Amino acid sequence: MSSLARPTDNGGSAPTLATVADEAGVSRQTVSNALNSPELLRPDTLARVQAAIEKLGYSPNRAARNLRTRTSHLVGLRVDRAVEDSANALMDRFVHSLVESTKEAGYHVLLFSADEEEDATEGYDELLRSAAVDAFVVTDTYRGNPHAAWLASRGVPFVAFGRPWEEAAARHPWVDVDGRAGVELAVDHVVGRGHRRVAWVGWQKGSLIGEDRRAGWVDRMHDHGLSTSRLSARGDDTLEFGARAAHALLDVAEPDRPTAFVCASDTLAMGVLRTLDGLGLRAGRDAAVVGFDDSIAAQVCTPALTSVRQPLEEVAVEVVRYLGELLAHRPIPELGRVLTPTLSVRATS
Amino acid sequence: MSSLARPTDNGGSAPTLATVADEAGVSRQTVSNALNSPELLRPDTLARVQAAIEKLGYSPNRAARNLRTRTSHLVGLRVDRAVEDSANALMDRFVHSLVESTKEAGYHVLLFSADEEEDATEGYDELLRSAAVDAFVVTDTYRGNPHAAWLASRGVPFVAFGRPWEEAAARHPWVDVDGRAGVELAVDHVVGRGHRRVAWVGWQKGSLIGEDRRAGWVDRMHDHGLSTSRLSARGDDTLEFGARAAHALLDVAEPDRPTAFVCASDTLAMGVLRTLDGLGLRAGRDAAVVGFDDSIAAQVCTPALTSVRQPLEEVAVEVVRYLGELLAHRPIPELGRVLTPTLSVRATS
DNA sequence: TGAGACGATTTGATCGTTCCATTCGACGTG
DNA sequence: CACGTCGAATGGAACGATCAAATCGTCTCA
Repeated sequence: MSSLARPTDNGGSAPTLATVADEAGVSRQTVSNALNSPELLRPDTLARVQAAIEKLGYSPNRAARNLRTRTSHLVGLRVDRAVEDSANALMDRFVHSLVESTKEAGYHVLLFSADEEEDATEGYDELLRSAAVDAFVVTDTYRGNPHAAWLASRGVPFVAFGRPWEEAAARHPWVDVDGRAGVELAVDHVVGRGHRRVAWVGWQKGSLIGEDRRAGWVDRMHDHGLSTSRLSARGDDTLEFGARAAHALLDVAEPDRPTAFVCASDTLAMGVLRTLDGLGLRAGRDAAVVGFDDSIAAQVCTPALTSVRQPLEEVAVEVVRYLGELLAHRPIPELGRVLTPTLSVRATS
Repeated sequence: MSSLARPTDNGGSAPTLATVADEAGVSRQTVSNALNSPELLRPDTLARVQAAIEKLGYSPNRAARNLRTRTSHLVGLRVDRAVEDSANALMDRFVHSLVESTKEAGYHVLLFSADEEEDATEGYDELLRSAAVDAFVVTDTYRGNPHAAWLASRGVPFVAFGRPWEEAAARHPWVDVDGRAGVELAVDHVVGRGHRRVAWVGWQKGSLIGEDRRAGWVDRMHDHGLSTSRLSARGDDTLEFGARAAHALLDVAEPDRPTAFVCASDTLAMGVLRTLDGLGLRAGRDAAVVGFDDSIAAQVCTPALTSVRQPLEEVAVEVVRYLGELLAHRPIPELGRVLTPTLSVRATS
């Protein structure tokens, strides 16, 4: 008996294919097949190999597998500088769902960040060239999405949360929520409660997503035969602007003064609530307010804010579904999918 | 001239060490050294290699490097089932900071999740055995942290956000925020504003972190020569309990009725605010309220909530610092680090 | 009975990098 | 001039998995 260690005996460190093969009395490849193509093995062999795997607590080494198969089973997600606003909290819900969904598909989520807001390709390029991730999920499509174009031009697999507003002919898959329909829900809701003067508090014209949401307000108001004149305010997505806008909107004579506010975001709605409070008005009684995002703040503030809720869990599922198609090089019939939001009715309306 | 492709010519796919070596007229190993130990090269050679790297847009293949060096440069972070409360929003801020900090250290964050809340080792085991991550960051040390013990027993490198309350003799590094000091800040603040009857709204006795925070209230009240009798309420970390607790606390005769509420979380504070509102009382004028976490909701609600703010950015930095020491197998002098929170004073106090 | 087909398993090569040992050339020294 | 030293660069092997092709035994059928 030789006292020399056999090549499959690696003394204490993690078991490898060879270790398992030795234990089960088969070759490396057979163990590999047991994991990746079990239908190729004879039932009894398969059972023996699985027993050995179980016994040794074996898991295939990711690095080795990645190297050989040229995949990492990782999906990159860029999280930008933390701005403490409701949009961020929204991302949190989405990230959770994304992690769950990718898990089902056998993937993991890799987070990365960018120093400079300037360079759109920051981070993406490096991860891509080093083959650290198989694909990306792009979320910040709010500001015209410069990443999408760049990624697309390089043939990088990615799925966007958000429509390619800029270019209609984009060839990448995307998932989005119908913001317009959400606002329509909100308008219908407050009109249903008897409001005739329904104001809009939204973002500047530059934002296409903001224009989309606003269009829901305009259209629905007209559908109901209501005027939108002197009822629209646009500005930054801040609490301060929301407050200022409400002030300005309320500063008109009685018959034309708005009695309801539909907002492009919860942040803006919170600003409206603050102004109402300052004027001694009670949201939900003296005026209706509806936000957008259904953030935690909307749920816990007093009075609780009615808000449009995006189906982020569904969005994540759809995103991962697209990723699966993309990475399996399957043809994708429809490049985009629009999901419908719901309305969480609370005390402010 | 042979028309056969040279082994370093891989026709269109990503450049490798060999490609770069060919371009620069040196060997593979020299290119590798140019990246990992540039001081070994002669300046002119180094420059030539770097030029070739730049020209070809080369980045070392992660999988190959990971395989050879037995590291992944990934840090695992488990995100549990998304519960929509303030604690989650807190995590969001932390995750952002963590991503930034790990980036500086040359690492990335890998997110994973667990199906079952039951099995503490869910997910950790698999990632560990497959060598997918080098270390973990454990955050949910609120509920007695079962992961820490398991990870420690297996010799897995990890850093905890949260003290090892259960076992004082834990041998893993951790970073925590001094909740007790935070509550003391809050008590000092409201007492400084003239409040004598300061109530505590916190969690059940089971929570050690809750007891710690409560101790800050008890001690400080006594330091100020104030009584704590009939001023304490304990229950779940929900808005509903906060509201019920406030009701009960306010339901006593005038001289003993509390005029200020210090809470173990923003969620509870939001409950208190709701009750005050329901009773026609104005937070900040008729009663002071202080929360804990400085969540987004605290900042945007009306009236805005005074809250204890955890220095999560610093926590992340410290966590990563510990990770660095751990992964470099350097001895760690002090196993734990406690950071001091600050108080964000707003309208409710 | 021998050729061919087929199922099950094995063997050798490979992915791209880093570790290890060696080689090469230049230089100072006895 | 031979020798050892030292800095700089090179070539072979290895990490642990999968791919591709070869092998072995069994079965079918002319």
